[in-house]
Amino acid sequence: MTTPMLTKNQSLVFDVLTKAEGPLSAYTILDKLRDHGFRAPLQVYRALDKLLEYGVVHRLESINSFVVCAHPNEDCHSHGLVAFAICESCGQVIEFHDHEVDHRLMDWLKSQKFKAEKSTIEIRGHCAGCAA
Amino acid sequence: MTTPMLTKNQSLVFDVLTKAEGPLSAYTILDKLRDHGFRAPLQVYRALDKLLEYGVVHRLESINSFVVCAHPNEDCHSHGLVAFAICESCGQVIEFHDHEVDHRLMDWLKSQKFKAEKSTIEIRGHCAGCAA
DNA sequence: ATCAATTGCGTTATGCTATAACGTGTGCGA
DNA sequence: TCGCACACGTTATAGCATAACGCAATTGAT
Repeated sequence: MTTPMLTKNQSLVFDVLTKAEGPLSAYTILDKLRDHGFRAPLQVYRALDKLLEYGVVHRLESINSFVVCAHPNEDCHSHGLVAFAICESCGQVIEFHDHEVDHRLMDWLKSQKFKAEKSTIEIRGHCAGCAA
Repeated sequence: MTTPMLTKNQSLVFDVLTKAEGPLSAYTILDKLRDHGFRAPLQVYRALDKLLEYGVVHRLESINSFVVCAHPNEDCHSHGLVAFAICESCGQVIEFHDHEVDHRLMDWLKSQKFKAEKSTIEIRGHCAGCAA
């Protein structure tokens, strides 16, 4: 999917996420955008839906938050499964991809005749800096 | 971890989940237990916390639901990462484990000096029966 | 040109998910 | 018997997400 021009709201949400150090919840984004006229959660969620669809933002299911894709120039929908390591101390997220894991999971799913559509791989723990 | 005797509430919640065809949300469990005296969400969540701790129940982050472990006689905490295939049509869940995926992810995390604590691997899509 | 369909937007209201904070009772070991 | 840990019950609240309405702008086919 090629990313179309972002609308005003989409840009605002995307900018907030880009400037953030780590993942943000929808309501945190909302608060950061009140000065720009945002009043309701739906304004955020609608923008996020599109950004997710375009593949420029990821949703972290285990912490109900959103983060910009770490591979700005590629299409995240194309490079298979995405995995995240989420630090529970500092909140930082490391995004990575592994074709082996990818294949292995896909093979298994195929053996079960399961048609995969969306995937979530999230590891929570402590990053190098925080584990000390 | 060996699973201690379950308390009354824990048993009730566990039974409901065991009899269910698929994953249930905490509030669905609550509704099913109103006849048994349950009145508040906390009664469910507290029981679930323990059942999760004992490893006899899994939490599905991507659908905010809970399901009994598919391997009643083993200790789910011991056989590494757990992955789930969740059918978005019928709601059924297939639980599986793969040491290769396991190792691969762990190696990567190790290379990043990331200390993993909890993991979530969930694939949503359509099962063999529903994909038709 | 016009009409219909689509898309984005704003607002209000609501529903679902999860936990905080308080108090009670019970069992058990020091 | 005192203190502690644990399960439990209740009320209240916090946090996450969407339904349903209406309006405006855009597009594109007739």
